[in-house]
Amino acid sequence: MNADILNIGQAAEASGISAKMIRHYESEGLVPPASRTFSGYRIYNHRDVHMLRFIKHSRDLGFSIKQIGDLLSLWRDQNRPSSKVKSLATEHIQMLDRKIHELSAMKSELTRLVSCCHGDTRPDCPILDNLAQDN
Amino acid sequence: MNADILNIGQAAEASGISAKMIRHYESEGLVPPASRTFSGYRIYNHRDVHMLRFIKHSRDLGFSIKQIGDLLSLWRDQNRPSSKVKSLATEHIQMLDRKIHELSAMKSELTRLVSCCHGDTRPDCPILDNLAQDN
DNA sequence: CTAAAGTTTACAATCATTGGAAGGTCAAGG
DNA sequence: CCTTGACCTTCCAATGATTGTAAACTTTAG
Repeated sequence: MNADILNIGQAAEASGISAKMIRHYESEGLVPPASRTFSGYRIYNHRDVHMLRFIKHSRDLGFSIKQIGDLLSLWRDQNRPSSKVKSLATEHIQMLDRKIHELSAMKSELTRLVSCCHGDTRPDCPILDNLAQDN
Repeated sequence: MNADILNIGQAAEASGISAKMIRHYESEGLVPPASRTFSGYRIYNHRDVHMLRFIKHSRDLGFSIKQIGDLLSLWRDQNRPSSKVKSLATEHIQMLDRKIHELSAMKSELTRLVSCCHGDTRPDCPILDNLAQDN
């Protein structure tokens, strides 16, 4: 009926965030407490869903809950300096970069080891030898 | 004195794994229960430390505790086929690869957004606009 | 009226690691 | 002998994001 009055399941569907997580974000204070029906069901409107989608998109970019809290504040603040948003995002890029480099280092060492291993029925294995190495 | 009888702090120092984690690994069954002094202190020998270093090196390559359990079993099994080690490692490489691609996708989208943002005192911000976008 | 599906809360599990508290032990030095 | 500090012991809790479960209630459709 009224497309602007949703329960938590519909809000979850519309935002891409599970009902479970919507409740969790509320309990953590990331989103304000939803209003309730007489019987206690949470209800959401178009604006709420819009905020949830903002959160979803931010999560998809790897921002932490705390960072998303900051992003939401900036989003709401009509007088924000865009420099604050930019520096927050830049910091996050650096964190992503650190992680990418960590994982890439693991991958390349492991790839090297794997390429040395025959991978047959015999027990000799350069991978295990390397792991067991005292270096 | 006897360099082959270490308490947990010395074993931690020698292996690079914190005392806290050594106890944790023992309680999880990753490493067998350490023998104890009369007063209850855990004691470790050269072989134990060697195993701990194996674990440390495996963790540094990003293997999960469960995977390390499997690697330890293979390490101990003199009749292992090296193919088992290789496939375990290969699976892990694929997982690393997935994560790297995920993070890289985040990074490149975010980098694009950041490059669009003036980052000055004005509130206009393509980063927030994108996050708030309904797409 | 009833059954199914959705909602509520609260608590637990995941994964690896760290922190803290409360108490026991060991070595060095006065 | 006694104290001090540095170690060790166990147990419980927190981190971060998410999922699962259980018991009880509400809504919806037949």
